[in-house]
Amino acid sequence: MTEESASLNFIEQLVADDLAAGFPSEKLRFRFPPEPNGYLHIGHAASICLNFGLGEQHQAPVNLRFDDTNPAKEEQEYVDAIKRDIQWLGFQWANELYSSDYFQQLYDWALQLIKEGKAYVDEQSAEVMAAQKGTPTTPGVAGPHRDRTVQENLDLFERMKAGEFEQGSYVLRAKIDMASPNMLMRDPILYRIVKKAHHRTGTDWVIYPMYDWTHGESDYIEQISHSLCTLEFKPHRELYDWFLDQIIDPTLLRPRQREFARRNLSYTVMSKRKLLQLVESKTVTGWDDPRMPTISGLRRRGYTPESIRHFSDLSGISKRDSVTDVSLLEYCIREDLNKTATRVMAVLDPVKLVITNYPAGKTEILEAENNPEDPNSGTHELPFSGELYIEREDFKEEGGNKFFRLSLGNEVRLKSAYIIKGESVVKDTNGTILEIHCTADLDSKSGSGTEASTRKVKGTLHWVSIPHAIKAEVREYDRLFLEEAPDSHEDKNFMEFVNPDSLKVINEAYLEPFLKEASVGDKFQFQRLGYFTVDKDSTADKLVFNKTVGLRDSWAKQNPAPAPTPQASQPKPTNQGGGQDQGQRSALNEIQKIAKKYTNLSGDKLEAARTDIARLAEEVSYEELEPLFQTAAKKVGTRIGAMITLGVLLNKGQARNAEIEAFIAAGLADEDAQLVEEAKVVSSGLPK
RNA sequence: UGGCUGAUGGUGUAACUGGCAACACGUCUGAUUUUGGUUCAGAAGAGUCCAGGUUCGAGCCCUGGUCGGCCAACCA
Repeated sequence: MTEESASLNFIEQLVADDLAAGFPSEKLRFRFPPEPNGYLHIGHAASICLNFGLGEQHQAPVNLRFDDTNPAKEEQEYVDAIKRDIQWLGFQWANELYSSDYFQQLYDWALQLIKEGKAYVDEQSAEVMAAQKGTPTTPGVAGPHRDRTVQENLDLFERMKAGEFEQGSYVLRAKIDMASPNMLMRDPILYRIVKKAHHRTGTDWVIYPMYDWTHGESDYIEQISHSLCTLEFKPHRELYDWFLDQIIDPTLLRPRQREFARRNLSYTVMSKRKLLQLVESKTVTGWDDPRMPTISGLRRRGYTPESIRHFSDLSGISKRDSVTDVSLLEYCIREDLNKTATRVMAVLDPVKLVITNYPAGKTEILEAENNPEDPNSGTHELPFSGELYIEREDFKEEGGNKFFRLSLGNEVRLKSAYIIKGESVVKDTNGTILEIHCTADLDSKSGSGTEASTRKVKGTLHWVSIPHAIKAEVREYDRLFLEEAPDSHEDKNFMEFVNPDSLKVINEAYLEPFLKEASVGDKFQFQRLGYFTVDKDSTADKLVFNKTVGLRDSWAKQNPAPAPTPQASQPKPTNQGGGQDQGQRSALNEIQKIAKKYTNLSGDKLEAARTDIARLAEEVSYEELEPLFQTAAKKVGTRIGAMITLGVLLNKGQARNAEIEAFIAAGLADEDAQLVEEAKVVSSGLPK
């Protein structure tokens, strides 16, 4: 994406600043460092687009480095999936690297640390060490092995490496500062013993380096100029720098870590641990289930790389926690597919339509536009007959004048075909409609050029010719969670919010025969319904389609479905995940907020504001209010709010005192008419 | 009783060294339309968490608060 964005995000700005300060652009180098313990998700896309985007902007190399220091969790399958996803997004890495490539170097540096008295072997239990570490508010204390001799440390570490000790029995720790306010500096672990084969180094090693010891040094080895990571690593920066200080050659480039906020999406979860739980609990069918926010899931759902990159672009990069609304993602895929997807017709919930004046047994081939947005997209053949399926919800016996579809006595256009008029219905004993009978204006054929063919009718319906239709399975998806931020509730597990109806399977949908040759990944717009893509579960004799996203539907908005899905959520009760909402703001705080703009209001809004303040004032105590009496004279709104609140308190029996009298007096003497009025009300002691 | 960090319409981001708070999504009108899609025209919605200060002028600077996030894995 080479959008010459008017303003750079703060990371891009930082790189630009470095360049401006004299950093040589040929030394710019970035990296994307996933741990191969799960699939990439839409949150990772932010980091991928950031790093690779920076690489593209500055013609700088971007390495793909697998952070594979924990054989207990990492697997080759994930390595393969990650590479596939990055390439699919359209990025090319300069080098495919692995932290495990650096195990020997890391080991050598560890030896150096030991010799310099900066690392020691500890064999206490994890619990004991944790206890010695203290808490964020209390300093830690030294363990009994902290001052072992270099010789002893060397010997023990050597034996750890040789496999003499059991898994978990010994660790190597850096000797930094057990009293540091930063917990990470309290003698962090460098190496632990893990007796499990590594996906690349096999059984060569039984000691594995920890993240902190590995990451910065790997950046240094690769001469990464800007090491970008998410906010939760901010406290690690001090350690990152400490480790670098121990081994750095000042003639080489020193990597710098910078942090940005991770991206959350509404109505889903975004941590590999939680996604793994969805997979393992069989809540979804796998990492690439179309309901998953993984890159693989989105791809299978029908998203395009362009749409995801555009989404990343629009979402931006910042330093605050946020939850991006899925509607932005949906906008991005609609925008892309609108321009590129071939238009076809499919009926998902069929009802039979018979055209009584169309010759029995006759068939004709019509011409259907492939994409009205693209004049060069051409047309395809579309068979028509006297017996069709239309969507059940496209017919009502009595439509009313806001119903632009088929009803008795009314005309609609059959897309790319004829104008028809509803005549009668055939029902079963339960009243269910079995057939709709109608007549066609046989002169109105689409594109025929006749006067009748250009007549305007109020609606257009999609349809499929029964004798020509092919059957297919269609899978419709809804959001996976019912809550906007499912993992932000302290008292509830995110699994409690799983949407039980996130998948709806239509076993027999009817499609126009043009679709017969569609292959996996092909994308179509089923006219008036949405965008659909061919799923990999399709077989030679049965197509399976995934619904990517529906078309925008202003009709549905006016007609709330009988069982509404949690679509466009109106009220937002809580929003802890975003860190946006200020939680339960105090009543006084609320008053201040309203009062601040009080003088800008008039009419109904002014009345409403006054009422709100008076209502909120019921919950305010005098002790809370008094400080507001000091409000600067020019902040009239706040003083009016305080005055109204004071009036409520006085009516509730608050005794007058010197401060109150002074505040009222000041109000009466003010030049703002509204304030004077409120002050008069209060001073008279009568409620307004 | 700690350290780090953040706060701008419903949502996500902008606002170069202080200078009329902008863009996108979403929402609502209207027009066009053989998709209740697209496109086009327009509207509503924040005075920038609160208070004090500096300044001719503060979302940006200073002080003090409030509220949120992260930090005590032999995970990354």
